[in-house]
Amino acid sequence: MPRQDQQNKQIRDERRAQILQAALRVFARRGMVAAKISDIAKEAGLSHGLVYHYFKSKEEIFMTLVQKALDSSLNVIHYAHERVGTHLEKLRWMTEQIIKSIDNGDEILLFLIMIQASTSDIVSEEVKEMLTGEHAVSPVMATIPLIVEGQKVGEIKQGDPVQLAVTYYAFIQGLAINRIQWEGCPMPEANLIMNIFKKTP
Amino acid sequence: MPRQDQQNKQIRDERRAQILQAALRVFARRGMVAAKISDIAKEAGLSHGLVYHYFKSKEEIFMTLVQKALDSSLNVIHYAHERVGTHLEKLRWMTEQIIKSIDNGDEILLFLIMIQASTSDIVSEEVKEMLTGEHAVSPVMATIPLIVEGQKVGEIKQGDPVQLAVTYYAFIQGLAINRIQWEGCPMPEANLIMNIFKKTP
DNA sequence: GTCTATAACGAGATAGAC
DNA sequence: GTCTATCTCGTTATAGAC
Repeated sequence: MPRQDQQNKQIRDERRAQILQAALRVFARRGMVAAKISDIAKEAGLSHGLVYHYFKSKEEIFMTLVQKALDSSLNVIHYAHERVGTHLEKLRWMTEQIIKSIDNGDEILLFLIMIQASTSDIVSEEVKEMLTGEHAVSPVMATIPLIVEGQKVGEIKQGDPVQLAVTYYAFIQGLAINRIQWEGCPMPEANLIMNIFKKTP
Repeated sequence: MPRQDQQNKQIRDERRAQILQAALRVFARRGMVAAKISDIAKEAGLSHGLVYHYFKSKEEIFMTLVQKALDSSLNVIHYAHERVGTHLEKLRWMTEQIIKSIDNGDEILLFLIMIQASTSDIVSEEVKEMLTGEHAVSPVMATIPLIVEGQKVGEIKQGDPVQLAVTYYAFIQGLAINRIQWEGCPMPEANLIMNIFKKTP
């Protein structure tokens, strides 16, 4: 690969990342429809037209971000599975990671993107497919094995594991929403959330 | 008041309610910006132009709904205060009511409106004022006295009451989101949520 | 009170210059 | 690779007929 091409590739990768970063901020706070390409361009510090050089459409940018958000949430579950310790400890570690990501920086915006994508009617069929399609894997589904295993060995209280997982993610998403509504609101300890899984005497 | 005028007033009240009901459905699922006046008109079964006969703008419709959502959430807290029983029982009753309203009908859509209004940048200053203005009362704030009283008499675990309230509403909002994402998802018992307030031995 | 027709405007997407 | 100018279309909001 000629030297010039490598430099070009680097520029292209940079610009793409730059646009995605800007789009994340704009989409998360304004929503897919209200977000204007010119908003994204301005946030990224480049021209309106250039955005279309790197992405086919606004929809494509949004889809890319939804994919990123989904990957990110599945990743932390994956790492939790691989940790050493009890199932409850794995879940606690995962919860701590999630709270951290809600608590600082732009990572929380990925939650908002996910919530928008999964509660809104306006998303394209492709996005819906990613979230609820035939071979789509949702965070809830990916977490269930961990819960079931924990129940088998008696670390986690009995009951429908699906309901436990749903409740857990309801909590997580609610925290992200709350954090946006009230920046600097006090975040609960991971332990408080873990009470969901513990036996009540 | 002449007979004719009374009939007219009734028609006007009906139409207004009809439009608001339709707007609630459309706004909740598409968002304030993506929702088209023609969508609302179609859902309400009347013409595009008539909507503007009853409301000055799309913004005004949205604002009216935000106010309704806010009133509704404060009302249930108010009733909880007035009930007989321990503070924990009041909170449990309130939680049951909220879960019921999330679980069926269009009431859940009011939660979505509130969440949209409070997480989005696109809402007008007037709406922001309603939610976070000088003499605005948020559900979190309205619930804190109940928690503080419960802590005084030892029914509720110690700790920052603001944090407890935030956590509680995070949970509630998360449940509403979850319910939209997955219609028919299993809803947790009110008791599960009450664990937030209970002392952990 | 209700409708249809239309004015006015803004935003997504493209073309083509540099 | 980057920008500005422009095309095009859909939507809000209004005007005026019934």
